[in-house]
Amino acid sequence: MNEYENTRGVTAADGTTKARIERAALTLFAERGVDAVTTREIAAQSGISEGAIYRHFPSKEALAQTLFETIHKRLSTDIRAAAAQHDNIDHQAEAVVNAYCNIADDDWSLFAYHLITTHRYLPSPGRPETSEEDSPVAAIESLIETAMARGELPAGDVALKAAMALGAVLQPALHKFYGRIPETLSAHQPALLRAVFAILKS
Amino acid sequence: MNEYENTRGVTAADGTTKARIERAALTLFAERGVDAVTTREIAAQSGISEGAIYRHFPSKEALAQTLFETIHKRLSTDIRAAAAQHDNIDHQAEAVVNAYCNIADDDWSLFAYHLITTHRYLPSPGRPETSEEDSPVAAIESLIETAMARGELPAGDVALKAAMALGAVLQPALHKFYGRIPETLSAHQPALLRAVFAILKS
DNA sequence: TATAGATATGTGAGTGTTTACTCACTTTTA
DNA sequence: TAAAAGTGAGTAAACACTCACATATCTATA
Repeated sequence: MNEYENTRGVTAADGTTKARIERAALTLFAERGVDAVTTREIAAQSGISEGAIYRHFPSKEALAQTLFETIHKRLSTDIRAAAAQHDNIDHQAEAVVNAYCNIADDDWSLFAYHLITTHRYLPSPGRPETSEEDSPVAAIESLIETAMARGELPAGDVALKAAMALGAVLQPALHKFYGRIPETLSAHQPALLRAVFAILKS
Repeated sequence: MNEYENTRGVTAADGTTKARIERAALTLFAERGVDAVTTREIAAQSGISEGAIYRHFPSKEALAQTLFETIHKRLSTDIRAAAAQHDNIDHQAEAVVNAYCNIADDDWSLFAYHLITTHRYLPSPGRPETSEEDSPVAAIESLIETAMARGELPAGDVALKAAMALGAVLQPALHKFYGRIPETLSAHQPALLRAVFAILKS
């Protein structure tokens, strides 16, 4: 569809029918939202029949949920991995911002889907799949908290500071989705990083 | 539903059937999303019959769209009005952050609905209703642009800076929606304002 | 290695349910 | 007394999901 699309699978390996279903669903969901996309369209886009979807997923909703959990966990994992390579908040913040930019650039559909559907799948208490520990926000909060403990950041409301810093990155991404910002996210990495630093230290 | 709810109408005046339909729809849409809410539920919640909805709105979709345009314009108007009372970016930023906090606290459903449905109704090219001029983002961008021209802010990408500043406010609001932040938005006004200043000057 | 069954995967017309919207009728307001 | 507002059972269309059948891919045994 656009220059950011790649052909990799999402939960499954490359080339398999399951992977093609996931990729087709992801692309369509990211463009138009889960509810506006029919199972027929997903089948058509992935070049398989409608029934085949149900050999791999119990329902359209389960497919949408699986996709969300995949990107949610990937973001969380990438953030933790990026941060783990450094021991001070400045380098950690840089690594995390880079991780977000990289995922967004590498697979825009995946990232856009996360951006657009978080409010649908995140506030679901009692579902163990998407646990607090796997959440990108929890990862960021934990970085900020320990940085405060080390005295690298002024004391303050950790949850709020995490939200503000995250917003400074995700809102530009959303504006890219709306067509207000044309370039890749990475193109703005320096400005994003400056903003995140400024928030953390404010 | 919660302590932030008020009983005012949205586009119509208080008490009328139209206003009650709008308020019921808004509350339900904000909680569960437009697609998950049925016209039967809207009717039940507003205490009128299903058919009555169609005396006031041509379709459920038009109702949802009207609600979006209402809050979108209200935000835009409030922002412009707040900023117009000041002539430097510091006071303007403070007034705008206050405007956001006030709307969120005064009518959380309205604000949450905007937060949750922007990606559905904003990227619709060719619809004259929601013009660029009525957009909150355009208002903020114009403030930043003139502040840069006055030399109050360092030169930079206006659209990006607007997005980052907006994100520092809206992401905390989203996290409030997710239940991660319990207090009102206003309770965090000082921290939000500090973050916005820091971003603008970064 | 060839053959036979077994299992997994794919097909697409068909089905049942959900739900936005209509309409003939009643009640209220101007 | 005409128009506007309200009612709720009924309708038609959309769509997620099923199922009987087809085909491809394993697994085992002689």
